[in-house]
Amino acid sequence: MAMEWTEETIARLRDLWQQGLSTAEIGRQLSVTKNAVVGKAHRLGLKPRPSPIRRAAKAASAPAATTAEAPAPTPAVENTPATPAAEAAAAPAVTPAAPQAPQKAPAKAQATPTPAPQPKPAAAAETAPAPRATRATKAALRPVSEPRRRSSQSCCWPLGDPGTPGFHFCGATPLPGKPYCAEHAQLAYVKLRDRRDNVA
DNA sequence: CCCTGATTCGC
DNA sequence: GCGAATCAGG
Repeated sequence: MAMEWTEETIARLRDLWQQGLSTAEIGRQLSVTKNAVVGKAHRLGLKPRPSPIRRAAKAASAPAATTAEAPAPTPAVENTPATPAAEAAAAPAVTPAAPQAPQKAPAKAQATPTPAPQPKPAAAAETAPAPRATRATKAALRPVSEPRRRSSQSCCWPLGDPGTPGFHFCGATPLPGKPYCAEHAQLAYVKLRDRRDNVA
């Protein structure tokens, strides 16, 4: 079954994407593969993010070599070096915790009330053998400002198990620029390196 | 080898 | 429309 990209799901995708999380990261939190994330992101039209590669131009030689072609005099050589959310974005000081069972699970309790004040969240967080997320610890980005793209008019924090009849979204009024309400935003933006397969 | 995202193509 | 497979760069 193809992933059901609901408005809420898309809102989450957009939010996390905009936060600068990697596709794999978003995928984990959304319980999809990075491919799904990047694929959907493309179709959604978002995706102005730093690309590590530039994929060789396919040899699809235009059958009809229209003379009125090549309007681009090759201004910039390649990718834009000025990507604000590039490196820093690789590991936001706060990463949305996987919204597993906010009500059931007592959360991680590590939730920091203050969003991203510390440049070095790592160090002490190296207790448990993190399955992954190595580089994810280094950077500490800036507090994302400029809230644009209204998410939805309702908090899209998932409650219950996705796919089950009881599953629903919070529905409360979200914070400006966020897909979650104030309460769930606190749960969502937990410190770092937590979550993974907590969604189960 | 790990990571990253991009594109292609069968479904 | 979806996403695995594949590609490509760091």
